[in-house]
Amino acid sequence: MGAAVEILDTEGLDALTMRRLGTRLGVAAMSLYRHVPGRDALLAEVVNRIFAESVAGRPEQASWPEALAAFGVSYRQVLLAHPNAVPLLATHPVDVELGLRLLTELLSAFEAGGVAQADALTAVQSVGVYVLGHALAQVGTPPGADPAPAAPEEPFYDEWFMAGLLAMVTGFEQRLASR
Amino acid sequence: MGAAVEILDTEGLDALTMRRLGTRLGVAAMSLYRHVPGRDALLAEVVNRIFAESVAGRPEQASWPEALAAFGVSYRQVLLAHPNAVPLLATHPVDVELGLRLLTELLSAFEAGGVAQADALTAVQSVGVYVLGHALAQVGTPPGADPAPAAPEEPFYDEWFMAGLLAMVTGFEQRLASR
DNA sequence: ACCTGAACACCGTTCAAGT
DNA sequence: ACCTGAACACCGTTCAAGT
Repeated sequence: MGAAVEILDTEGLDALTMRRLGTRLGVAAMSLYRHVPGRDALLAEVVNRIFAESVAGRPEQASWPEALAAFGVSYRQVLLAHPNAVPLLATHPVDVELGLRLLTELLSAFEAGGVAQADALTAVQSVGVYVLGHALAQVGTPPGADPAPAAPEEPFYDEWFMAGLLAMVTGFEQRLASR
Repeated sequence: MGAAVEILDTEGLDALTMRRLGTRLGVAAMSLYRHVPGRDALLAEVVNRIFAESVAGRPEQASWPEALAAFGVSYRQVLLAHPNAVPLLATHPVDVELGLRLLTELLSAFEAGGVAQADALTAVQSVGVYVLGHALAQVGTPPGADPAPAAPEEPFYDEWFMAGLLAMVTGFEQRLASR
């Protein structure tokens, strides 16, 4: 399954095809159907695998607003490390069970701060969809345009990202503090 | 071009194909290439057309935080009215010129409130990507699942959406008020 | 049991040919 | 000038056949 992520990162989403993955693994394309029900299931696995990177080994000693912002930042880092995967994350939702399991630590920071679990989930999910939406805006080029990434815009996106993230975290902090 | 939106809304994104659009218009698929350079250009036009609905005829007499929240709400309404278009909006960025033109009125509300244009753009774009990300989460089902929309979850998404939106607007309000 | 070639029903797009 | 049929190079997936 790592081979799928490799093709995605190096050759793009369109190249991640059953036939191509098959030849990469030295096997006929149809043999893949023994291990996975179809292409969409394969893409779903890729999505889950990449999302899992977002929460791998983060230090978790902070107030919930700090932890929430840190989650946003590290989630974004993973997305920008796999630009070709961003449209995939947008299209194939992360498995709910897996997501909750991975975010346990983060949610416990809210609990320690006396925030109700429903409110905590709302805040975390809001940051999650903001991060994904922002990554789409940064990475997304009309499919077919030449792949010159043009890094000069990077600081613009970085500043924009932090402004929106901090606005959202500040807003939740204020609203959840008033009980 | 309205025919493309029609197919998208009623039959889904996968059905919006050159050949199918051609037969819908009573013409050979290849004749479409006289009017549009290719499929991606067609999808880009669909995206712009749908995004334009988001700002059609909104009343614009309010403080910028109110106007910003109103934009988020109406943008979301349009996305939910075209669920099959949401993945498209995520993948094909709205034309920048068009977007700025459509948002002129909203941006002027910030100007009237004494907010610098760069800060205004950041706030508007942040809300925009949040709305899109949220719509993706609500509409997105693993492609291939049965299309039973299951409306019972709707209030959950509505509440989540408003909580995140208001947090963000509140956050910007607070940060931009301190000059 | 596991793998696979050929086949089916599609795609977007090109291009030479028709009116 | 405008349209189009056939063709090219692909897809995901099925299925009967091979070992």
